[in-house]
Amino acid sequence: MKRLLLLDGHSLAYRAFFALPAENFSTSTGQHTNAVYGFTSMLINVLRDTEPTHLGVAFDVSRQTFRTEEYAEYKAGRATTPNEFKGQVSLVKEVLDAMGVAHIELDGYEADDILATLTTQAVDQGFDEVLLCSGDRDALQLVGDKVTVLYPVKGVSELARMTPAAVEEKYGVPPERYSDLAALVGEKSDNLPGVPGVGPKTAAKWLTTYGDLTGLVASIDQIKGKAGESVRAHLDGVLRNRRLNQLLTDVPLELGPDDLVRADWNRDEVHRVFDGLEFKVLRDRLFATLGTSEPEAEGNVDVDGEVVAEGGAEKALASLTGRTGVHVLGTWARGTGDAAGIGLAGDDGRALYIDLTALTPDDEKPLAAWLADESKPKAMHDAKGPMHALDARGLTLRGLTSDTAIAAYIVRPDQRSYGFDDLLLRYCHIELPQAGDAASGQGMLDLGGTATAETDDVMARAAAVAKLATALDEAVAEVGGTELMADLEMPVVDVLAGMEKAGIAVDLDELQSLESDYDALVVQAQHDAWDAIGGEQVNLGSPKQLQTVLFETLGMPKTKKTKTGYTTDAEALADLYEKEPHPFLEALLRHRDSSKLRSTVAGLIKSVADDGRIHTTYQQTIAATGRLSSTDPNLQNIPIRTESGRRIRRVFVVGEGYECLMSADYSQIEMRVMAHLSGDEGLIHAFNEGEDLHRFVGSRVFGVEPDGVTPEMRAKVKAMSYGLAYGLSAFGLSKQLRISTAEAQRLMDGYFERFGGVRDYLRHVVDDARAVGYTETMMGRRRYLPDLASDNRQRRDMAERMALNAPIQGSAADIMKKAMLGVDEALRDGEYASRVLLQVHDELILEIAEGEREAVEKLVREQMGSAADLDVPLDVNVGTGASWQDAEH
DNA sequence: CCTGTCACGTA
DNA sequence: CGTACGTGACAGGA
Repeated sequence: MKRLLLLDGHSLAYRAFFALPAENFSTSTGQHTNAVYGFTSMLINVLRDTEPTHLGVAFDVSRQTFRTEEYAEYKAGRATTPNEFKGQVSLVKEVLDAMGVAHIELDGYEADDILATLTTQAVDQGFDEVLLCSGDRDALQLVGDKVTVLYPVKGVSELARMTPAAVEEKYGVPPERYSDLAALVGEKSDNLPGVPGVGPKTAAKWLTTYGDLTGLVASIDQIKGKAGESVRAHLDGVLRNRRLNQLLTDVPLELGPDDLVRADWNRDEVHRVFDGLEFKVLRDRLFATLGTSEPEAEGNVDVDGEVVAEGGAEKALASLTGRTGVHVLGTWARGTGDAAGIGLAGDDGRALYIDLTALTPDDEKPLAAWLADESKPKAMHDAKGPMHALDARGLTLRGLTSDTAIAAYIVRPDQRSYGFDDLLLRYCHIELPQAGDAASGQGMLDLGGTATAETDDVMARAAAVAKLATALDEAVAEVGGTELMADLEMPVVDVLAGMEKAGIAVDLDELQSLESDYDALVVQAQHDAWDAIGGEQVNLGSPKQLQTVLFETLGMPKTKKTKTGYTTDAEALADLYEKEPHPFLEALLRHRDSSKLRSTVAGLIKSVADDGRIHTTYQQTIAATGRLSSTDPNLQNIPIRTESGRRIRRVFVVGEGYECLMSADYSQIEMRVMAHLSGDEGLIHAFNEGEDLHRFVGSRVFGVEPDGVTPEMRAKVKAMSYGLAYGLSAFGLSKQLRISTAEAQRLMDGYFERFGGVRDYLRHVVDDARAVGYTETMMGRRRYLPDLASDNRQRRDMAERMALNAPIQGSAADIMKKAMLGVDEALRDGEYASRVLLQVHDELILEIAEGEREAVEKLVREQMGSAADLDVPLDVNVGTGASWQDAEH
């Protein structure tokens, strides 16, 4: 039995480089190893799964090949190889040398040509099987009875087995026609454009009809329709693509397939190389795969699982040691859920599974007590949802010292997604056993056999979350986030869970009547718009159709360009209306307004729960600055600016059994943060005197008495003050205020002259961020901004604006979170029935119980006002009323 | 059905 | 050529 495994080293390492974040894979000396790690991990897996007798890895040498000679644009436009990747290829080769794996490269040829040549030779020489592992789809043309391509589908852990049947199923053509298909469709990454308007489906249909590309060319005049015209116009390109995507099978190699027989590997060399790369777990996995009799002690991830029998909970819980990893089996959404089981794992690898659907009182009592015991430290991943599920079973969870999603967010707040399996691989270099396969090998969590069962999976996850939490504790400490985590983010989880569970009451009848009101306005506006253009029934919601009407039918002047044409946004339409007050524009703007409000209302109606309340979900790990976000529905963007929009706020009402809603919002919190951080004496003075900020700033900038500041002056200054916190330029200010750039520049100069502290602060904050690589909020929340060093000006400018804004927006977010904790705690301490329902960045909405209004107002003012110690006061406005709208005054 | 784009609501 | 979000509609590819 001869089985040859061939890998495209460059493409696989490159994939690994992007699949694994560089910052989590580097040695103590700073050498990045993510590409080496990912490639080696992939190699070990594929060796384990395929057990080849012969093995080789091909590399590209340079970009100069016969393909670039024929077509200079071949692979042009590719981003330059990142510096962090360069150098890792030679490390990959060191790994291969240590493992005794041959690697092959030849100037002027791509790795895939080498693979193609070896594959052809191996088949000719009677090999039983050839396996090609490549991230380049061109390799699919080689697939045959004895040749299978292993194509990485996502990340570094999953390979698709592309047999002839699989190729045909995916692309609709057999492997020998794949290159014809690719020539028609094009290959973006190689800069080979295909036929416009022709996708894989059309191409496959043609190739089936005409046999192959040659047949297609012979009958090319018979192809009907637009696609036919298109392919005739682009035939030269197609034929060129076909010449270029043909892999060479006659590369003059020094080694043949038989020379690739697996050689002995050098244990000492593996130790030396892997030591240098600081690969511990991977080394264990390698030794396990290569069949060593020497399993190394480190990286032991055995889990000893036990499904707790009836009546055994108390004793089992008592046996848990250290911080317990918790994983809940169940479902959750919109402030509620359902939990079926719970996995608990101590730090000694002992894990328990407790079925929650059939708990006897004898088990439930100790479990509930243990879960609620603050002194039993616990770790979970994304705990808020599971907490709802437990809550639905009457179980309260306390003592959470780590939520691994939040920990990862503190370490890198820009990621937006913190999947458990990814974090586990990144921070612990551990993989969970997948359903269906028993765990095996080092670096895999191993429950000793029945890894397919759901209970085992839950226990494995509980054990994994405990390990992950420990690894992340360290990572959090490295970014100085330990306190932020313990004192702010973790306690906030509880508060948010409470808010989500409570929800906010709405007047459903009123919502429905609003919907029909807005619907009538939409219909009327649509009618007026259609009338205004002679009855043509254009879809007013389609930017594309609007462009036709505005710029062709009506011949209006072109607006600002977008990627796909010209903008039809409200600002541009208003501009057009000034130049040309066409009734269509007026009706269109009305239609926009009304349909937006209608869909907002429709969304709210859909999300009213059975209890007559809307339960939003707060996301704590999304906004890179530290803010919360709200989804399903988003209650942080309910209209307020227009009267018709404010009607929507009237449907958010006080619930039964409560007296009123209370709104408490910070006044100008970001400006106050800026005053504090900059230490600017003028701004600090203004806030301390309790003056109208914009009037005060206006009087200084324009050199008049505060009473002499006109509304126009005040509006300009207000726009500028807020703009500064976002990195506004004179150009941007001029556009917003509809003044000349020169006048905008004079305004800004005047501002900075009077408020030099602000200017100095804004300058320093960017410089400092560039020097250390991150910005920091008042409570130590970091945001890393590598693009500050980018040589791309657009990216660098963007990063600079983020650096300007992140400490201001982020500090305000910190303060609000602190205030929420204070308010929540004070409400509990005072045993009030009133509760916090919503947070809208600088505003809290509370539901006030009968007779508690005055006391709660006092407590809210105290807690919000003292959430941070600034050089300026934190002013809080409080209002109450029967609806959100009424409370805001 | 999924994905990208546009548009627009909030702080 | 002003930050941070989420949602809905359309359009184009399947």
